Amino acid sequence: MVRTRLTAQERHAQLVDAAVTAFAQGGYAGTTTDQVARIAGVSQPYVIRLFGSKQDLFLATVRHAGDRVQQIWRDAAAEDPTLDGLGRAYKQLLTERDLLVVLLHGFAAAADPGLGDAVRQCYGDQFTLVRELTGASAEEVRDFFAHGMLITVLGAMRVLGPDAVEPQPWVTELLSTLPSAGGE
Amino acid sequence: MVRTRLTAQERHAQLVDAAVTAFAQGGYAGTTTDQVARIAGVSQPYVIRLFGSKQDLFLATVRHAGDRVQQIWRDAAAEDPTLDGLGRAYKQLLTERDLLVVLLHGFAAAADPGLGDAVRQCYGDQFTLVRELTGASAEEVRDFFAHGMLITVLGAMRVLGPDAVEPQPWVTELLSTLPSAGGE
DNA sequence: GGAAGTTGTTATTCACTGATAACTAAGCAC
DNA sequence: GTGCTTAGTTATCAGTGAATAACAACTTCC
Repeated sequence: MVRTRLTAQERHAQLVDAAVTAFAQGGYAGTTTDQVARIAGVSQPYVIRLFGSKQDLFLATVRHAGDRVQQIWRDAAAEDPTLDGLGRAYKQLLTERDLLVVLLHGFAAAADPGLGDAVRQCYGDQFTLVRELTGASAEEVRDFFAHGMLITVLGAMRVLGPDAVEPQPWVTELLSTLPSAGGE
Repeated sequence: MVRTRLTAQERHAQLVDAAVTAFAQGGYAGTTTDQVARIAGVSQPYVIRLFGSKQDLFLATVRHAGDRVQQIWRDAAAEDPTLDGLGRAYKQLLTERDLLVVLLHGFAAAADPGLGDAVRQCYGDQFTLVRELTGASAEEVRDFFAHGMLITVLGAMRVLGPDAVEPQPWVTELLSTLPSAGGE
């Protein structure tokens, strides 16, 4: 018979994945720990036991998403350490749109005292990493992050990425300027 | 004696202002109708009676913020109908940071079926208006909105605008490339 | 000055949600 | 196989929050 139990570590990782999906949809306050538990096929109290609190679960989720983006950039930089190279890698991340959107929800929730510091540090780490990897100027990196934020928000609005809604005229016009941004 | 009651219209407007403040802090799901009511000095059930539901209140709030941004741009375009002109006006909007942040919370909440369409239309209207006012190319307008989104998110993260937190090194470096973005 | 419409309130409900406690069962050591 | 540790459950609670209902008080109009 197949193993029915996971180690706490495996379950931890699985729950963070489930949390990415859930929080990307509803944001921090708009998502229940029970929704996360159901996705992972586990009871709600167990989620709390493993992470301590909903806030800790969310923080772990945001950190996971941030780490993953950094990893993507490091990999991309190994082949092409330019902003263009990292930018292409970032756009491909739209296929895992939830990862980006969960970060956005973290930024949006930064007014919460318990989340703000962690979220700001996450973004700061990204900024610093991109500067290190590419050696680009502050202006160039600013433009890079500005476009990244636009892509992320468009993803959150269901205008880009998987399960995007029927595009309005302004969307097609805007997307025509974003080569390779199409999700499908 | 001073007038103690307001007309429904006046109260409506006052509540939308209160809702901008409240929703900018906690987002859609993270803000209670009671918080909005308290800011306006009114009872919670009355808020529901005037707006029908929390969702309708939020939609009215997002629309108000969107209208105000459009108005700012129209005014700016009357003097300088270029992207630079509108951009300066937008950055000055950081003094009313809540207005921008509430829009961001709307975008982030677009996955909610009851909010998505309205929110996407709000952003589409902004896009269309800027194209009309400036006659700029799609690429230029894309860059304009990308930077606007970065400013907005930095405001939401309490890195820009009023009551910004003590800046980290990466923040000062990033802000040095955003002239006149300082809130004070 | 009283009837009518409008602006508001208090009381209450009902569903939901994060968290705790107490218990159960699987796996592993020996 | 027995006992300990670890992975998980069900039951439950206390607080919250949107929404409804019923009522109160100000304004206005004649």
